Amino acid sequence: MTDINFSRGAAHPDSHGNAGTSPAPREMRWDIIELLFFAYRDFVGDADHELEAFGFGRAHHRVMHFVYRYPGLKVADLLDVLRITKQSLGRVLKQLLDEGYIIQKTGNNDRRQRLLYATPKGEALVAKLAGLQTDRITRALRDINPDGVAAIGQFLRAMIDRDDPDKVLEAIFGTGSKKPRE
Amino acid sequence: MTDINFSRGAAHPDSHGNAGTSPAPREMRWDIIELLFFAYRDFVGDADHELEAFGFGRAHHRVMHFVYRYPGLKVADLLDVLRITKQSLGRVLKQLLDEGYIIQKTGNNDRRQRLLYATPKGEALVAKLAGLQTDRITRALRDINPDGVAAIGQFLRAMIDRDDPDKVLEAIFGTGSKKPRE
DNA sequence: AATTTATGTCAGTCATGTTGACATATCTTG
DNA sequence: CAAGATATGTCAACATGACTGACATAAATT
Repeated sequence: MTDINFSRGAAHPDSHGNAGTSPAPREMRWDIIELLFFAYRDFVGDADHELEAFGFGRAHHRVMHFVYRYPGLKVADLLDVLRITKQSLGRVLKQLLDEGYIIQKTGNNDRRQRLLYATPKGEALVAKLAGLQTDRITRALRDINPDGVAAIGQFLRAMIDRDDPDKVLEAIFGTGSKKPRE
Repeated sequence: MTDINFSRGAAHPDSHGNAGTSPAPREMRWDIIELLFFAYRDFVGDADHELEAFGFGRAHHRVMHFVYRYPGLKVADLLDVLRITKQSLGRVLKQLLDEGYIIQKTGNNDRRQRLLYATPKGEALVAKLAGLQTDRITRALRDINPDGVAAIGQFLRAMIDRDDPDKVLEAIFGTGSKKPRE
């Protein structure tokens, strides 16, 4: 067994040798910063593992997820949500179309648009991955009372940038530009 | 302005056409799943933006962060925490050493070990990035009472895998196998 | 002395992001 | 209607940060 070079209390002391010109000691939320790192790592890890079996990566998951959740999403909307370039999106989207996880329909009003929909095959994949993540979330919320759960939702919402919200965010909050009213 | 193809209520209805043989409709935590996605995206986005100025990426940030926070971390520990290969770590670590953000010291007991420490330059970088993230967290927690904040911590902790915890996780929780004591 | 461990490094590959340029179909506007 | 703007797709080149596999060195352990 390797020796333990830092024990329970060995994290870097916050107030250092702050002698003289330093720009004032800040109170950092190291706890939340690190918890978010580990929590998110394990949260997406659930899906990552399963995706390997399909020969897909995280990028495919994100596309499938939002297409399933917001049927009729346009390519442009997806680009806003994922914040990647159309070339990046194009690659994974093409695979998902070719392999029958997503279908495109031409827009009714605007025939240039390609509206995206999950096929049953795609829905099954999203459901499987969301099931794993839901299991983890349900487990994590098990011993937390309704007020606590509400606080968690409020916190996560407040962590999100509200300037220039994309269509999905507008759906999650209640149609942009208004101030968040919790 | 492009037309809105899904409005506030247009998210995929959970109970589909569940006629017959489907494997039972699950209650999915779409809310938390999506909030985690957006919250984490914007949370790391703060640092990403700043890192560009240094010519560094997220990988550098993660290394710097944990080296600063847990001084004397061994290379092997870092590999456990980040869950990447030593080849991947080697690349970014080499840059951080070459550019004077991190220094190595030979282990006292075991002279094969390279114990890692942040230099003042490294500490400044970590502090800058943690400051941005702390700002966001503080803002998000502003209107949440102490019980709510406790619930958020409990939730994030419970989201993390506790089997095979690395040394940093042992420090965050209270040395493996025991239950977390808030 | 032999083996294991901790670390470093070379070489090649893959996934996913980026820019820039350009093509096509379709809608909008003067 | 002709001209321009918009939505999408695609080609090519490149960067980052993962990966595997192989191998080298120094130091500890057996």
